[in-house]
Amino acid sequence: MGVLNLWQILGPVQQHQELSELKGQVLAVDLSIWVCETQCVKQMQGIVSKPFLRNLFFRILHLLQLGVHLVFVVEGEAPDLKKDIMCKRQEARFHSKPQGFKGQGPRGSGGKGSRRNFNACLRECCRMLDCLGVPYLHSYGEAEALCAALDAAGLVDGCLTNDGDAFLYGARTVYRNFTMNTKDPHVESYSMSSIESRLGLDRQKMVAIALLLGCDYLPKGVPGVGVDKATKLLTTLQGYSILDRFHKWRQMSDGECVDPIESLVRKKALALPDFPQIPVITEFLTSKDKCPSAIKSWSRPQIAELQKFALDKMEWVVEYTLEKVLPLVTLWDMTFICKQGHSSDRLLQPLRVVKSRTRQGVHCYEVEWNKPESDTLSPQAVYTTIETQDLFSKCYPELVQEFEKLVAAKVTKGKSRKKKDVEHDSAVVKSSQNLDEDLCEAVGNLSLTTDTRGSQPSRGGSSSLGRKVEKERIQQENVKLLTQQLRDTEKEIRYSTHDDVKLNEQESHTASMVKGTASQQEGKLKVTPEVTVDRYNNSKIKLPDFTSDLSLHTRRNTEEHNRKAITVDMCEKKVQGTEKQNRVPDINRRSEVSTAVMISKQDTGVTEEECSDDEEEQAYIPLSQRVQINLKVALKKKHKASTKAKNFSIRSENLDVSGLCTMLGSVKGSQQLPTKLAITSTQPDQDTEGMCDKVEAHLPNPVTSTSRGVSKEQDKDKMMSDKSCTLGTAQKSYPDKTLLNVEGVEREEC
DNA sequence: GAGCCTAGCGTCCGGAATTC
DNA sequence: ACGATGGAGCCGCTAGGCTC
DNA sequence: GCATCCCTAAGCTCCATCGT
DNA sequence: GAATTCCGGATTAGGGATGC
Repeated sequence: MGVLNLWQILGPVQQHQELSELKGQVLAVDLSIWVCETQCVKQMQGIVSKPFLRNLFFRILHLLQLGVHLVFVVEGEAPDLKKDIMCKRQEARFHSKPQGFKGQGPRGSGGKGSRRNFNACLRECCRMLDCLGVPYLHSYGEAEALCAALDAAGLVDGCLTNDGDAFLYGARTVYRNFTMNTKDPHVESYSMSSIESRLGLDRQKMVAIALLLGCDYLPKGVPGVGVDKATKLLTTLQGYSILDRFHKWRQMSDGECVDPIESLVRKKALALPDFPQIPVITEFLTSKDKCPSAIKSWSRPQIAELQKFALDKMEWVVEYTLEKVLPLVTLWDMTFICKQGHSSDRLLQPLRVVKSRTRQGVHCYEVEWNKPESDTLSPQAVYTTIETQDLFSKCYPELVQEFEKLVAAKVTKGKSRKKKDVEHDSAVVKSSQNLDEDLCEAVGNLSLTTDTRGSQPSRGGSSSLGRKVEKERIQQENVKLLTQQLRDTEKEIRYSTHDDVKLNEQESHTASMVKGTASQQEGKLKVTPEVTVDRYNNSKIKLPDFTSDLSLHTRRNTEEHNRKAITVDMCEKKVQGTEKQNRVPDINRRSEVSTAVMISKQDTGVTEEECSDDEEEQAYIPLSQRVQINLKVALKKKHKASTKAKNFSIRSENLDVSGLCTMLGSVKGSQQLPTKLAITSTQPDQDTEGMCDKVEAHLPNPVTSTSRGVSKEQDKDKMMSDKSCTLGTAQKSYPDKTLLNVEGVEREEC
């Protein structure tokens, strides 16, 4: 229970702290609190034989894996002052326990019977701690008193207890309401320094609060004095030694009170014959525990012992126990290697890295370990665990190297096959190399460009402000430059299209339209590195008959690569806890790596040449995500008189220049010019208005395109002008209007 | 309270809400 | 023989219901 | 056979199959 | 006020059903 309403008073200084933030800290844990907490869970009562052991095990497992060092404190004999309240508490603790519960004492007996059972629970916990190698101490009296003493002595960084008494016993930091809830694993933390600075309360004042409001030793406190009166009194008596003042109250006259509130509380307090209760004050301010000179460190978990214990007490099969404890053992072993700088025979020996994995954004390895000969219980031939790459690489660099080599060999194998093709292809010539260079340049540009959506600059300290501003300036200039280049390119393509290609009326109807030229979003930076091959006659890329007079414009949006790097970056920062303002980016939101391809008609005398792959390795940008570019080509088919749209899908693994050429090559059989050519990508068009105008100028029908970022009202207006919505959307909103096809093909009236 | 098991999702974008 | 394609299996994460 | 409408999915990787 | 997260809506392609 602790001090009545103390947590309410301390509420303003409460801090919500994720468990991961406790990494590296040494915490003194009040074991009794955890045991009591679990015993009260109704769902387990009568079903689970030793719920406290189960939860204790998982809590320890979790905290140790987070890198939190633990020392448990087991309570000893309760102070005489507390006997009464303890009887009541024990009664409440075991009151609702149904029959059949193994740890149940004589119901309603209170006192010794329940206490004995509780102590038995604590002893079982200690056995488990022994198996896990986690240190523990026995306190003389209250566990929180020893926790506080350890904290005060600087042997631990905080006390993990729900009991506010810890502060009265001298604790500097208290963590309470520990939860491993998957959605929000956290503790609430309170530090004495913020209590002193923000609330003006010190240890003595908190003892005073205990006397006034009530605590374990004085359940009722001073009748008629609540939180309000108590805090007002403390404010009034700011500057006085509050406990001394309480002592003086009996000798003082009412007129000596500094304030009516003091007078009121004094009257009520003096109604109690023993106020201020000296034994209570002494209990809080005088430590009976003797602190050790140092805290024992975590020892290596004993697998076999734990397996036996878990089987005996919790009925866990040995395989299950092993599976649970193994990560702890490997963690201990690797920590040992890091500390000592060498391995040892008694540690587990890793066999190999199976694969790399990602767990909660942390890069890991799946590792196979040699099963020690001593393990005669587990049926499996090897142990398998998931280890963080960071730690494992430090301890076993040679195995990591071996693994990386294997991975690299796999990649090379794939590449070499590609390279072989290139060598085989005698038509690899200059323009392809030009393209390679362009691609390389584009890749190089990535470091200077950014997508603010995925990587909004952090609010770093003032030292990074200048760099940040400068970086933004460069980014903005990049945007301007690249946008201008893009526009110029677009202009060039468009003009060449209409100048050089003779189309009949039908063909004009279905002339090329290109979507997906987004490059800038108002108010936000969005830079897309681009590679252009704008003169086919300089290129050696093979295009099929109908595309023989096309120029090729390729842009790659590799923001995904940037974003991944940023995500890792941010995660690291978060772990370090240096950038509290920086939240981890939404790692679930995966951006699409997209490639926009623009093809326009251009007058060239093209000879047929084989399309080539990129010789330079860098020119081949493997894209890890599937992207579909749909090349819709309506062409007069060889065997069919009618026109038909044909979709070509390119998957990311093939998404290089070669792949594109092959794709185009797949319609090589066609002898006819296409009547319609439209290439779309998933890249949204942010500047559709201008494009629509340009295309529309050459088409009899208005062209629709997609526009984002407009309000519904604006959208309606746009719909009315058939310019900025998709057909489907517009149809839904205006079923009675005549609408035109998105791609310039006339549609029936709806 | 915490873990286990199973099933299901996996596009992007913009604006509102939240947090700092 | 090689590349494109489709599909099965897997991965990482989340949520909900159930179990320990 | 083709156009239209409506509904749904939207991850990656490896491998077998098929077509060229 | 800026950064970040969340959620609803939009987009696109593709497949199936339906009708002409």
